[in-house]
Amino acid sequence: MDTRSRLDDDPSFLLARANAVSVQAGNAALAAHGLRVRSYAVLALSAAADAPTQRELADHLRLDPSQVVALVDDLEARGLVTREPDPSDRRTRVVRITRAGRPALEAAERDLRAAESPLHDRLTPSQRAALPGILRALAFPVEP
Amino acid sequence: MDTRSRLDDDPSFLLARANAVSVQAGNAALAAHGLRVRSYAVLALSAAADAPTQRELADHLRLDPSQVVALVDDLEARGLVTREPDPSDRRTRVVRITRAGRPALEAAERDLRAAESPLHDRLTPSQRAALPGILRALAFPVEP
DNA sequence: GCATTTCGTTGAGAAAGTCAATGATTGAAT
DNA sequence: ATTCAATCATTGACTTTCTCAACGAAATGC
Repeated sequence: MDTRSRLDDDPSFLLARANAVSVQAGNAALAAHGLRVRSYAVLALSAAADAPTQRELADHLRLDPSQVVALVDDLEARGLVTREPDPSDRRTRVVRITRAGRPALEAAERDLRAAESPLHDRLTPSQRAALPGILRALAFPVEP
Repeated sequence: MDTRSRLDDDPSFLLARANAVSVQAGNAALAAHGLRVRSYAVLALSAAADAPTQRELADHLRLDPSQVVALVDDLEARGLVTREPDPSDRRTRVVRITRAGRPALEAAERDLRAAESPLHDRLTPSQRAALPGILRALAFPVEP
């Protein structure tokens, strides 16, 4: 019969396990900054030139809007982001990184990259080059 | 500044989002079989020629042993797998798929593949060929 | 104007992840 | 041989994450 499990050839299973490895390493690296991969992602997106609304954060991170509320609550309470009213649409709240949030983001980013690189070092250069394109196709199935 | 977020170039974020897409599609496809991606993975591994112990399931799926207990409890209650004693080590319990479990696994596998294929169809042939090797390197950082 | 939709928020519950402790059993070290 | 430490499955508690329904405020469509 099959001595090796078919599951080991299933991209979805491999994807899930690779993500579990990545998330665990990421959370460990971010713990020193009081962040997790989720809150880090929100903080990173809020640093964009055109700051996102909570709805845009939810869509981009594939989170429920109620999850974004909790994440922004936490970051706002720590002074890392602000909720700004949008003059053009008073329903929405724009989440923007604060002056204090920037250095926190950069420090977290450094530690995060340091934790990720040993994982990616196991890839060949061509694999490393192909990875982002592949993942983008899988992560955004219907054109963001 | 950067009009496009740096997060969109972060393989870890893309991995997380791609996994979220995959898990959601997988769970939707498996719902008709009363399974989720987790329980499906346990069922699939228990179909191997040499049935795994619960510890081996936990290691392979990167789950806490207590999670495996609950998953096997459920599958066993539904008659899809059995817990067999291992004569060579009476501490361990070997999880083996049952005669009733096999057709259930195969039916679930068909629906799961059908749900995954449209996602993978977005990849070029060379990307599709490269994906398993890349994910294996990321999913098993220290040689399974 | 009026109905419908969207946004953020609250709240509740299911699913998943994490950790400590325990009894039974094994393997190792004398 | 007998103790000692380690392993396995299990239970239980706790946190985090996911999912869904409802609601007030505001925008959009007609």
